[in-house]
Amino acid sequence: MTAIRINFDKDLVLAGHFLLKHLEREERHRLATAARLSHHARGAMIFQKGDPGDSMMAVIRGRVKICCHSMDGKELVLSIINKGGLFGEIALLDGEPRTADAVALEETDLLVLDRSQLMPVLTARPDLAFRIISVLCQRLRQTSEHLEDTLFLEAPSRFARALKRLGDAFGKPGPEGLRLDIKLSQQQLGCLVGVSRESVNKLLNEWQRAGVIGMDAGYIVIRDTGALDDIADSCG
Amino acid sequence: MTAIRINFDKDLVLAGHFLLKHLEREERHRLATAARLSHHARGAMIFQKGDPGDSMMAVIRGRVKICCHSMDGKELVLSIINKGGLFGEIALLDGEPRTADAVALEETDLLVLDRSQLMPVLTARPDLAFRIISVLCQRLRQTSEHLEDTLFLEAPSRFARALKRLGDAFGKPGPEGLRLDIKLSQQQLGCLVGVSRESVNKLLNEWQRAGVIGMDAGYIVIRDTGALDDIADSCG
DNA sequence: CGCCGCTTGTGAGCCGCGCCACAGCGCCCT
DNA sequence: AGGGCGCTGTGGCGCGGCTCACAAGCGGCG
Repeated sequence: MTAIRINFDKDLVLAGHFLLKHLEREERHRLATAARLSHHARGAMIFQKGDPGDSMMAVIRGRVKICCHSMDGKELVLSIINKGGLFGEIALLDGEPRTADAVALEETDLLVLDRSQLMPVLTARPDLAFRIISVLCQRLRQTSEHLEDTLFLEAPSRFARALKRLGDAFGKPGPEGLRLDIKLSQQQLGCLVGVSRESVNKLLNEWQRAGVIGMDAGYIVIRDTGALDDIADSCG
Repeated sequence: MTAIRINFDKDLVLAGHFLLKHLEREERHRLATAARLSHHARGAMIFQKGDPGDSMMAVIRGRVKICCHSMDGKELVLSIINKGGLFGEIALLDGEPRTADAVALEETDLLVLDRSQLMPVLTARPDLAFRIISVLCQRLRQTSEHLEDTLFLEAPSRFARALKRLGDAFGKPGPEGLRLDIKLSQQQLGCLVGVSRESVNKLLNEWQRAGVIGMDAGYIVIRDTGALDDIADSCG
């Protein structure tokens, strides 16, 4: 009973995913039955840098942060994966160890696809390979941009850009601006940009006083997109 | 006459390239005849960030730097491509504009493969697609690592790591250590790491006095690999 | 030959921002 | 209620490294 129910769900989930929606019903079903579900509590570690990795995950509920740590304990958040998003492809594709940690930010359900299941489909269907290639290209562009920002810009611009990115990914239009529908501590925000918690705090308050952003029940609201753009582009 | 000669060369070049050496003789020949050669003088710009890009290049002579510039004129060198190396794949694969500049560091010959030529081969040969995927994965790992280094480490460690990477890519074993067979100004070295020219100068001289590195006719020689490792890993 | 542009070498000053210290505050657990 | 813990809000100190300024070597070229 539950098995059938779960399989049904898995089919649906795969069909809704941009990577797999173009597969034949047949192939997708085979993947769906082979894929396993896994659940993770808020804060749980899904995998860790250095682990052997031969699977990738699609988020069906919750959110996952991809991060890594320096030798002296600092954290860098590389990206935050929303429901519908995909992560862990790299280790799956090249068979090397994972390059970063994955941590559930909330109560999270994942669909796990193993290398051994995916590879045959991948060779049989060149269009799927292209899709994967374009995902990788996008990641690469994203990471390069992150690197450029880090080297070229100062803290305020970097942080403003991060807010804009968060707006794109998590923004819900609200009465007073774009509301970021995700709860992140100032600490986490800092890790996303490579800036200390204290600096985040100061910038946040400064911008709030200036009316660029606002707070609504603990969520950030972007009020003045133009001003934020100005800060982001103020080459300093 | 020359046409035949050149075609012969192109066949050879493609056969020597890891990406293409596994293709059928037939297919490779088709690519070889379709590919065009292009020559660039030292310092010439091959393509520029923002250009529409529907080709990728293999270096058959010389060296190419991939770099980008900040709004206030600073430069970041993302990587240096040796003879035998490949660049420009990303724009070719996803059809988006180029994300960085490519500049010939020396007198350089390139083999240019157009999207329209490569794509049919790519769909026909899944193993080629896999090869490309693994190139992309490698680039991604490399860029992430660069980002981590930038955010987590201070100038000396970062620079030491850059020297090690240069050693891997351009090192020739010599009588007194690993000689970096490439001529880069301190300015360029700085751009490779995201550090000012002056800082590079000071570190270089300091390490030279300490016997960690040496100079030989303007080329850097790594004398004490262990010491360099220590600096690279000294978490500060 | 002399000039110019590019590179190297070095010191002084300055500034952004990380780190520390501490205070107030909500929340959960006992 | 009480106590502990994680988050926020702020001020001050210190330091790494960027900027600036300048001197000196070194081809290349008219």
